[in-house]
Amino acid sequence: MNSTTQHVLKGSLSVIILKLLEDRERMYGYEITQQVKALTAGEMAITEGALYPALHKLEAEGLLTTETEVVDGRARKYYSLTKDGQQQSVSRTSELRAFMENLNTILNLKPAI
Amino acid sequence: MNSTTQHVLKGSLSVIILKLLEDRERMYGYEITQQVKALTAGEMAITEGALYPALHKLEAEGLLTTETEVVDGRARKYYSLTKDGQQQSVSRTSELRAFMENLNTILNLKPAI
DNA sequence: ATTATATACCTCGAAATCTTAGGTATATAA
DNA sequence: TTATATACCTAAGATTTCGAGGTATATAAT
Repeated sequence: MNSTTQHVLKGSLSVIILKLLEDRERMYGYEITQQVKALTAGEMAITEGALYPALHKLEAEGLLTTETEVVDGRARKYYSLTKDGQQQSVSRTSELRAFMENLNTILNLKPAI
Repeated sequence: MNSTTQHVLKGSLSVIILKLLEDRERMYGYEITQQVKALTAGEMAITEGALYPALHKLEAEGLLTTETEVVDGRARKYYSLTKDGQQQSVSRTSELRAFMENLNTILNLKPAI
């Protein structure tokens, strides 16, 4: 275990997935883990034990669809947003943003001393 | 259930508590719930079912100490930071800030279309 | 040849956290 | 006398995440 932020805050993982797919349109699981690492300079890591169940849940909720392809002899399962998924990506992102603003209000408190 | 952000992201509740106590020095549980509502214009609500176990855990970890007083005929349990609690407040706050910056990087992605 | 690393998927048990729903009790306003 | 506000608490259940494991192929290193 290194000093990086190894955990993902509850509720934010699904938003991260939805948002990445809004940006990229089509990604597979392993790619998502690498992309998050790349975007955060290695500071954030999504574990596969969290990612795959989350992907399956989003698919079961009808927010994602999948297409499986074989590339270089290995199977890849590509995920993309459904119509519902696109809407949810927008609304959940703005909810998370609102939450973070409120959290920031608290984190920016200065002791009155 | 209204439209407010009713949930608190995992891992952030303890930081919120520590940070509030850094600001206020001495608070009791009920006061914390009211203060969070006030600071976030009612958008964030900490449920007592989450708060009290979190307070007890922080106390067990040695980050908080308590003093019980009776005010207006009702018992109040005041919490304040220990030395360890002050250090943890600083380090956990900066960790959470770093996490939020990384999260923002992802949320601010613009589709390349 | 073989071992390690990177790629790519997955599941499952344990740990942690939060929600929902209760419980107890006092003071005050309707 | 009933409701609301204050003030503490627990416990069951759901959800989420972590950690550890499993399978398999391609490639680079030894």
